[in-house]
Amino acid sequence: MFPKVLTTNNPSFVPMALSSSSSSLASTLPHDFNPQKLSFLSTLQTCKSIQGLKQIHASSIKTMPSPDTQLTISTRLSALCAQSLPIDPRYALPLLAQLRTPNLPLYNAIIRGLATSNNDSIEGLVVYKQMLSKGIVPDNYTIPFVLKACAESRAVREGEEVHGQAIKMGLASDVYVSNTLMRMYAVCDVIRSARKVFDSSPQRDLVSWTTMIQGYVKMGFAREGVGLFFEMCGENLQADGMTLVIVLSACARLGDLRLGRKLHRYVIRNSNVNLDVFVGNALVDMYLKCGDANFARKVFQEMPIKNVVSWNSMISGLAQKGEFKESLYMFRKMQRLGVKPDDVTLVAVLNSCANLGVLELGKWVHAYLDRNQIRADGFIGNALVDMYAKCGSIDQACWVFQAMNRKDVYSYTAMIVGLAMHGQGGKALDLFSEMPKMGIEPDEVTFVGVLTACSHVGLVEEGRKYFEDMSTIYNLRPQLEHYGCMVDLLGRAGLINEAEEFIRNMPIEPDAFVLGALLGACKIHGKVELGESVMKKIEKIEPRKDGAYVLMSNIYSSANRWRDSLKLRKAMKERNLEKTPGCSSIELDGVIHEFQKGDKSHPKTKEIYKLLDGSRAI
DNA sequence: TTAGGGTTAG
Repeated sequence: MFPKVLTTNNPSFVPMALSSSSSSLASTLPHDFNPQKLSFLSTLQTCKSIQGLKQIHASSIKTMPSPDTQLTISTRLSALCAQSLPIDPRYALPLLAQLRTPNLPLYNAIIRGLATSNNDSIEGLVVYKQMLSKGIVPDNYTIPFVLKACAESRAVREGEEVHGQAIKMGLASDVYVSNTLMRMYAVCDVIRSARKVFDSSPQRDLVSWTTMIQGYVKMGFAREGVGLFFEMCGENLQADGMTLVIVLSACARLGDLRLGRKLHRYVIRNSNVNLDVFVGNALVDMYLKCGDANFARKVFQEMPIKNVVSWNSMISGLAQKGEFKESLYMFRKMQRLGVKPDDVTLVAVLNSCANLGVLELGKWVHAYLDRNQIRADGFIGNALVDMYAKCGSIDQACWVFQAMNRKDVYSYTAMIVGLAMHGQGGKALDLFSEMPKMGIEPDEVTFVGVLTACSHVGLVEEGRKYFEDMSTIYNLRPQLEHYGCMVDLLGRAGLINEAEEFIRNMPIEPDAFVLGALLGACKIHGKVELGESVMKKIEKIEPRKDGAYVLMSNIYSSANRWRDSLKLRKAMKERNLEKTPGCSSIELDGVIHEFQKGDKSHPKTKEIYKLLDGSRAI
């Protein structure tokens, strides 16, 4: 049942001190230390540091090899180890092998040390198993440590076994045990079991409620988490900052501003909640996700202490709201104040750069990564690929993508969509065919890229097949975007009737984008009457869709129906439907300047022209 | 010697 990763006689666990020469350690021994004297044991008793004891231990192995003396030393050492938590299991484990009598505190200390280590948590279970095999009975300290090890290593089956043992030993009613049980189940995504433990706990404290609430929120049941919070309030239990951070994050997920304001009032009124940097960050994040960027700014400005997460919440929150310029402005401010950005900051900044087309700042982030020896991998690598692709540097995007060690579905998708947008459909499809070999499953967005690639290259049959494969092979339900891509694919290829038929057979109502794709096909192939009927449908669904009016007016003018074209433009004006102007932005001296098509009003226009060498129109 | 916290891409 328990994985055999570690054994106490594993040579890798021989303590450093034991393999070192005793002469090099002699200088740090107590000055009156003489292992040959009878006072040796009393020296040992008065030695308070593990380091000193380790040295005595190492020295005594050579000078006093008597088993009894060794045992005395080991016992004393183990007691000290158990007192200084967490301990290095690599040193403490061999001691266990030397002890004649079982030592529960030392086992507890070792299991805790392993459970809290990043890579060795599963070994905590192995040591626990060894402990049981030696007939040592765990106590109310052991079980939480073992359960923590289970949670960290996602070992739910082992956790269930420990649960059973805790019940048998009468430890399951201990509030620490039940709380760690809940956490173990919640971390392992077994929310029902967590709830069962919660419901059956004879004693529930704030940690019990908070753990259960967090379990719900992490599993995506934010509403249930919030519900439990109010249930807790109903039992007259006062929440603290930790609880509020979790409930605020649930509220952010729900995007419920009313609830968010209610929670903010709770924070202000409740003396139990300390408005520290954690609660402040959670409030900023909540306000942004609930759509009140101004209040988020206010909370942010009033925070007496901010950390990098506070800045990240603002920068990424604004970017998620589509306020990319504001997001970059925040980043500039953060830099001016000398706050060091982290991965999260840079991902958000790259995202804003990608959406604004600000290549220069994007390049700066890339150079920053190089300067700080941060590998462009994972989240950062994906954001960099996306930024380069969206800013028109598809070759740079490919270069970053190729250099990445850890590629996932997001990396492939960013690259496929980028290539498709740049008219390199063939390369995009080649990359898609590479995904199964790399063991990476495509998702819905990958297929948007794949279908766009087919559409741009005119691969009708391939496009049809990929569309079919979505549901038959990959178990993905096509969304409106995919239907839009298919209509575009068929329409561009001149298969207008089939495109119409395709729309008629859609299992979901077509939106303005799907119909817009058909309208685009009418423009390419000069289908005026069909265009008119499609336009009528679009007007019904989205009466203010300016792009469709412009397209229809162009269909008229292409067919030399100038009067109709002008009539439509006039109707647009009457309805106050101005065509959304083309827009570009440029960074100059660290400031993002946005220009609309034909706009020469910006005071920096002349400078920009000079910068662009007059070769590109703004 | 024991349990619960925020920000991350198409």
